[in-house]
Amino acid sequence: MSMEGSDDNRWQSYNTVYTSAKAGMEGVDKEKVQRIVYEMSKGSKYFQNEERKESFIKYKVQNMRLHFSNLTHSDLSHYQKIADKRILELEASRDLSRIWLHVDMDAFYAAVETLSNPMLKGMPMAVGSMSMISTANYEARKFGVRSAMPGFIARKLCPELIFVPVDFKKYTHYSDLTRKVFQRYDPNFIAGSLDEAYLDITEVCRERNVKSEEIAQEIRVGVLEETGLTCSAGVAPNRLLAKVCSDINKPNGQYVLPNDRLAVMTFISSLPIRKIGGIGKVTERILKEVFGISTCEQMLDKGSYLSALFSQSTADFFYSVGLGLGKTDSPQVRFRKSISNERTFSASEDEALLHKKLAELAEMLSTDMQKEGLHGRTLTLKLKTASFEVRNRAVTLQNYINSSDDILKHASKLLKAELPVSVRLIGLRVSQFSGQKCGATPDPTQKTITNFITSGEANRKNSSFSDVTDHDFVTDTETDLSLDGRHTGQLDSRDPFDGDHSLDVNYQSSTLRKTAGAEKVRTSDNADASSNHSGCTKVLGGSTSFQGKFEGKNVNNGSNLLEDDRPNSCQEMIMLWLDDYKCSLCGAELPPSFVEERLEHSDFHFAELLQKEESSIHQASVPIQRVRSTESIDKANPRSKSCLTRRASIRPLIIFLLESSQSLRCWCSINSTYGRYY
DNA sequence: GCGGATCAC
DNA sequence: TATGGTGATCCGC
Repeated sequence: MSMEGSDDNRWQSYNTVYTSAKAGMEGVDKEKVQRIVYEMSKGSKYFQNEERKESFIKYKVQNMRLHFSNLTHSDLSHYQKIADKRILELEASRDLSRIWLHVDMDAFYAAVETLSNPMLKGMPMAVGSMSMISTANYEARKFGVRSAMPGFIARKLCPELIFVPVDFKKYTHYSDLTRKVFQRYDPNFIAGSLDEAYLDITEVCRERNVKSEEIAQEIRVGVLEETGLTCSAGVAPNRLLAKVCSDINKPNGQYVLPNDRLAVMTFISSLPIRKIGGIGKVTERILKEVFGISTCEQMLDKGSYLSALFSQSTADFFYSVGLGLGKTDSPQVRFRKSISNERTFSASEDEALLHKKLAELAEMLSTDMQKEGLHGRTLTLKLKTASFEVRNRAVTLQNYINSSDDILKHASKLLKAELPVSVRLIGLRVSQFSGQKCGATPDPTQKTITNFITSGEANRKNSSFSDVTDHDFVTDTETDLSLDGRHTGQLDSRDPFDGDHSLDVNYQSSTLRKTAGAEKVRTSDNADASSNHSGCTKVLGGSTSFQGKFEGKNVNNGSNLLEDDRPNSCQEMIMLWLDDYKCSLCGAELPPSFVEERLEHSDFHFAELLQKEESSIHQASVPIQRVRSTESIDKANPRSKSCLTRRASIRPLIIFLLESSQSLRCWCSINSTYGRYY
């Protein structure tokens, strides 16, 4: 398995989102698209950042694989029981009493533009700019052009491509027209973005005694008559499935999934997980590469592994996907939780210029807030550096603010602390609004059976309400407050099928930390690497010897490890980064710049070794035990001044591993804790 | 409360 | 030449 391809096939590993399946792109030569995207991108700052992110995802996958393969039979039977129980409970919550319809306009922006300029009909066209495309029509999609793709690449794919600038006023107008139609069928319909909506058509079907299929047809005809635009519809027992269904016969088509359990299970069984809202590029990769999961059905097959490696809420989400469950309630109220604006410009480190940009943003934000009468007390500054790294810096104030002066005053402080820095984007966000009491009691009538059944500890959250109705949130931006999935606010977050279930693995500590401190660490690491011409970089000096494991003998006597201050065991660990890139022990790939991640990786092997030693010494099984906190363990073992000077908190981990079980989950939770301590 | 990451459109 | 903007959520600090 070669780690790096030659220049000829490097493009294969440049994973962009542009090649994932989308309606109208079935006949596209994906390979050609990917090659061109790679050629146009390679060497750029953006590309380098993508590579950095890619390496990190690779690392995460490798790390999870390690955890995966370390699960013992006893672990697995334990987690299998948990999984079985949860799946049964979720199955019991299945609600087949509602009929949901999801409407999705076909290539909305592009269709509207064609409506106002019929000359465009039949020609490949994209709405957007050379920097970014919002929507492409179906003629353009044949060339591989699609939304979120920069225009200059799209033009390479399709030299004839016509560009039309975005015009949100126009789209909002047409969106309003469609919503008048939706209103007739469900006055409480849920408006997603400008071009999407969910309708509960249960009552209409019942009152008029017609099939959902006919209602869907009627709505689509109504939209066409009202706007001249086509749309697609999906009908299913819940919103999650309805959304999937609206994509099936796109464009200008519809698909009905009956309210029947067997039909749902059959439908879901072969469905690729990427079709599910909330499972994006990264989650798809992890599930595929770590667990071999690519269809929804496999979520249930691998239940024990999912329980072992993910948080309960995330595992629940995965199970619900496997069961074809989704939300069926109609939330009546929503409220905004934050308001923001951000602008991209040519990268600069000119302090005066940056301050000017900041002042403009503060002015705009203040205007927006005053329009809605909002006052907030948390201000977040967002920076994207010239190398595309994103930083957020926040401050929470005593008072609620919304004047541009107040915003600018505090934003300036946040910015000053980051200087000097070359940035290409500045953003400002205000949250924690006044008049929105956190912890308000939710409306009990909103509590669905699912909520009731699953409102266990892990799902309990504060809910807050405002008296803003759905439609008050329609703005003239591209994305309204979406009600789809994660965007439903806290009301829905009590539902386990909701929320952002992306990658909240238990050891999420392995995150990129690009703080000033980390930069310094990296600098010194680079210095080390440059002084080492062998092509290998040794890591984790100042840790316990790791050599024994690979020579088939124990390094330490596990039983006296606790008592031993081990002043002499601080030998350099024999772990190499082959070609300064690949772990010599497990093959995990991690570039030199990932200083902290490398250290953490080394620690993992270290702990793994201890674990193995321990299990060979103490064969007896020990009950699984949760660690309360590193602090409590520290207190329990005040004397252990180990030589692990790099981070003091690895000690509790070792103690824990020696004292208790080989429970992977416990190890994960500690790993995520100590990983942050430096 | 803060910061990073992920996701959707 | 050149890779967006807005909003939300989760998790572990």
